[in-house]
Amino acid sequence: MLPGPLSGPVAERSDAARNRARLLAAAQELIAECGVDALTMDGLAERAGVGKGTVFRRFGSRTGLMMTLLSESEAAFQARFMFGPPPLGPGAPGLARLIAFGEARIAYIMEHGDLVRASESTYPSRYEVPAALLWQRHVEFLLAQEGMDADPPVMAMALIAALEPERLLHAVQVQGIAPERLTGTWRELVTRVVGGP
Amino acid sequence: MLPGPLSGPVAERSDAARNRARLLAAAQELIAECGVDALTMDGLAERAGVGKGTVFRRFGSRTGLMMTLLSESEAAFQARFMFGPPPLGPGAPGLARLIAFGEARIAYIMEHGDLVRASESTYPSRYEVPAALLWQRHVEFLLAQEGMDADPPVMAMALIAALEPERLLHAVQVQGIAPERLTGTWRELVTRVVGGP
DNA sequence: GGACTAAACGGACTACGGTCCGATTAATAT
DNA sequence: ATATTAATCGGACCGTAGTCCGTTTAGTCC
Repeated sequence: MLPGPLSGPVAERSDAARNRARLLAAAQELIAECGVDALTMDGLAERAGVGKGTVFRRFGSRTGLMMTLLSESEAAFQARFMFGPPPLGPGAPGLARLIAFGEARIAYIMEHGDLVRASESTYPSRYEVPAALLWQRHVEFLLAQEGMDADPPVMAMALIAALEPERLLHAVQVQGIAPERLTGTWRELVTRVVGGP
Repeated sequence: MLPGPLSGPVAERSDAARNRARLLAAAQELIAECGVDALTMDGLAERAGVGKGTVFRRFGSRTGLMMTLLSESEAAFQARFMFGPPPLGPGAPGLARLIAFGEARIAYIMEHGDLVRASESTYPSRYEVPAALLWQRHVEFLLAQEGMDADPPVMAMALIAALEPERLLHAVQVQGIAPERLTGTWRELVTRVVGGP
């Protein structure tokens, strides 16, 4: 017994752990050198000195790799709006939390840039990843708390659409729009939606 | 002179016109038989009896092919909100036109389904295709007309995000949300945004 | 009709994400 | 130490979008 830290249903084999570490390190190096978009799965396997099959067993897909690279930041973000201090976390009014949620999300997207974009899965699973479902429920809950009368699920979907990484990054990186304008518009948007007639 | 209808800078060679017609017919057949997602460029070339290079010279990319298949419908949609009768076309108040625009767009997406999804180009050109720029300017104009005080460009972007085909089709096809709920939420959204504080 | 030219043709080729399966090896039991 | 087993490994393989370039051909001019 006790083959190591008794985490999860079964322990990870030592070679698997070694290769996972190698792959993550190689991925971060490649991204630092050439950017996220230039990272290919073949190139990663070669750089890490493992076979291509190993890369895909570990991460499932290119998207899965990117999600893994972001998983700690993503978990921290989730923790902040679920359990952290107000106004992002519980304790503040719904509107304030909605505003803070959008601001935090925009900051997160700007901070991680192309990596967030590359971590978006392709249709149709894009809207079914746990993180997306969590945001949906969170915004829906805050809308209901603010007395949103009509169709909170669909309204939450519409609001979250305004926070799509691809669109926001295009606005900032290509159109040259300052991130403050994005947060300002988000504040305006949710304020009018919850405070409207 | 007069090698045919003097349209455009230079006439199209007869074999080119013949192959384009063959390709479009074959594409529609394949889509009718197996669905949009099952259409491959190799399969299309074979079905049409032309080389693969010809397919790509004609349409540039798979996305370009899909856009071509939609071009007539798309042009009709644009004509309706730019020159057609109110409330979609000019003559109605800005808010009424905004509501009508979203309703028409949602109906268009539902009508053409997966074809719209497949006609979306990949980042970053997705937000730079002429149609997308036109919608952006249109919504921006209507917002300004309604006296939107703060940052119409970014607010227009946020509203248009709520009309993304991929998201709406997922809501309807996968989540089973009725299209009427989408149009109702759009109406609610834009009404509150332009009528807000 | 024949020569000329620019455009169109077509299929071999590349790049990349993702799959498969026989070979390998780490952990465990004896 | 050895046998056993189940997970892991690795690279050949596949499908598809997109590119390249030598060959063909439609249209034009004499």
